[in-house]
Amino acid sequence: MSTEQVPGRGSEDVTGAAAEAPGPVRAGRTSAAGSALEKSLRILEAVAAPGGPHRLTDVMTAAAVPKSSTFRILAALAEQGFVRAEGDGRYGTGPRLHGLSALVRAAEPAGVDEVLRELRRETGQTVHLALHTGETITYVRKLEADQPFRTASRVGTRMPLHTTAIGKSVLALLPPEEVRALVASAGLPRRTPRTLTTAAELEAELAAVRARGFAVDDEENEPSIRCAGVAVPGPDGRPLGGVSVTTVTFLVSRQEAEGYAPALRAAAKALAPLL
Amino acid sequence: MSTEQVPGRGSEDVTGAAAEAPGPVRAGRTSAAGSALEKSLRILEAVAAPGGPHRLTDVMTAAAVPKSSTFRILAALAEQGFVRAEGDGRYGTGPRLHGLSALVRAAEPAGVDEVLRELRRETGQTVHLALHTGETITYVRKLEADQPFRTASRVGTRMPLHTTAIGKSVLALLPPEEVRALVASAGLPRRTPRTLTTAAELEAELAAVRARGFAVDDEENEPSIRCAGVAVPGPDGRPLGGVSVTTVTFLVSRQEAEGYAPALRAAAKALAPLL
DNA sequence: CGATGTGTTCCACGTAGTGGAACGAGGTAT
DNA sequence: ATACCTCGTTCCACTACGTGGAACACATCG
Repeated sequence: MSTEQVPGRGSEDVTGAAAEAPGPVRAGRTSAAGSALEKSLRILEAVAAPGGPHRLTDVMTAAAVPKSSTFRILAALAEQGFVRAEGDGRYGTGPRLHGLSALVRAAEPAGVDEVLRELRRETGQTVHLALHTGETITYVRKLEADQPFRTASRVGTRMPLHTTAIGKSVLALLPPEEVRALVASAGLPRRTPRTLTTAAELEAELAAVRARGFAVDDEENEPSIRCAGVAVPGPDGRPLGGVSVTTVTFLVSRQEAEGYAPALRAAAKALAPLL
Repeated sequence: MSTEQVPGRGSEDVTGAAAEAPGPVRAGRTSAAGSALEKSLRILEAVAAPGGPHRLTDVMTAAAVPKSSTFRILAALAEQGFVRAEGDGRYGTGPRLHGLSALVRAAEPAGVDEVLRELRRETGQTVHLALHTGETITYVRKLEADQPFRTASRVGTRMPLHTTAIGKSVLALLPPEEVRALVASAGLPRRTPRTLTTAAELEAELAAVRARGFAVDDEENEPSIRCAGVAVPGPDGRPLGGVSVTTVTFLVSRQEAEGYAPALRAAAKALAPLL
């Protein structure tokens, strides 16, 4: 292993697109994970990832793209103005990406923050809105609780589906075969001692979620953090994402957290037509 | 010409990437305008453009990409979750794009709004921040004046370089050869009776801009709208974008508008290390 | 009911992207 | 100083991938 190439699986990176098959591409992939576009987009996301300008190697591991390809694509993206090549070998977000971001922001449905503010008012807790993005959810909005308790989450970061309240509420609305496919490709990596790591546990949990109409993450994603979440369905019934209330275990009991369910359901219902 | 293909030049679309040569690609292009990535990115921008979900044809014209290619790329982007294919043939921004946008937003330097707010406080007028994005500038931030006078501009929209105060202040900092190249490829389309439409006029104007250190758009972009703008240079001296103060002609004289120059220069100077 | 528009599918062609390997610079431990 | 990393960058032969013109199906309109 002289010249390092793309690593099999990147340590404990949340982003990890974890290729399941080690060898060359299996024949009939559901959606071959290797077109130029897909690589470029993953790289774009990796560049925009939290934590300042990133080095080539980091981008390459995060995006799971071979080094030379990463380099070439980064150069192309830089030429297009979507990433900025700093003097040293680091890359940051480019002006055209900021422009696109502004564009997207402007296109975002109004009234969303309204609903989230109301939810925070009712609960007094930190409130999250996340979207379902493939094998992960992506936090797109966060309203901090009045209490100065830091919650580590940041807007823009991605989290697994099976460890978060929003993720589980999303999974609960997905057809079982799709859940199985997701589990097969992303696995059920452990994040805390309480993370559900077997398909059986997860299935039982999802049934429970469906039964009571909301999901609870009881220190399954982050120690000392307990969340309650409800999915937001799109017009076709498929879950687009979800809202959640985040609490610290030593301040809010599980019962109290579950008490937020009505407010969460109301928020999700209000958000459905907006998303 | 039965089945319509990509149009030579798209009416009066601001986006227009206007291919100069009508025939097949000229041999030695400075930076060939046709890689898969570039097309995809243009399409992505077109989809995110203001005005709800767009139809395939609109996207294809805005991005200047052949119809079948547009369709294929849109399908790919949709599969990746970057665009959402509505039931009918329309396409909107997808969840993963919103996630990316949130990511970019989070990565955006803090303190920018601070500076812009101060500029608005000093001038009492609508304030814009735009980034230089190729043949256009893209508004990324806008602070409305206290006065309830609607200015049509929207965050995310693009404007020509030669008709706007920010655009001209950017051009003034660009090497002359680059200005000539931009003029050659984008032209100098007229937007109002006062728009500068000849290379000679523009060059003289840019010299004046350089002399006095700020640019003025005197109803050259929009009737009844007068702006003053200053470029924000990057670490290498190249202009990244600019700030401007927007006024209505019947309330603010040209002299008054020019009086905002010191505040604008201060804002630009403060923004330079942040962008 | 033809005419014009749309979104979608097909396919032969060749360009444009691919990724393994080698290179050289900078850094850090030996 | 020397050996050994790891990083960013360049090169190149192979072929997969994207290409865009044309044909198709379905609307809407006059």
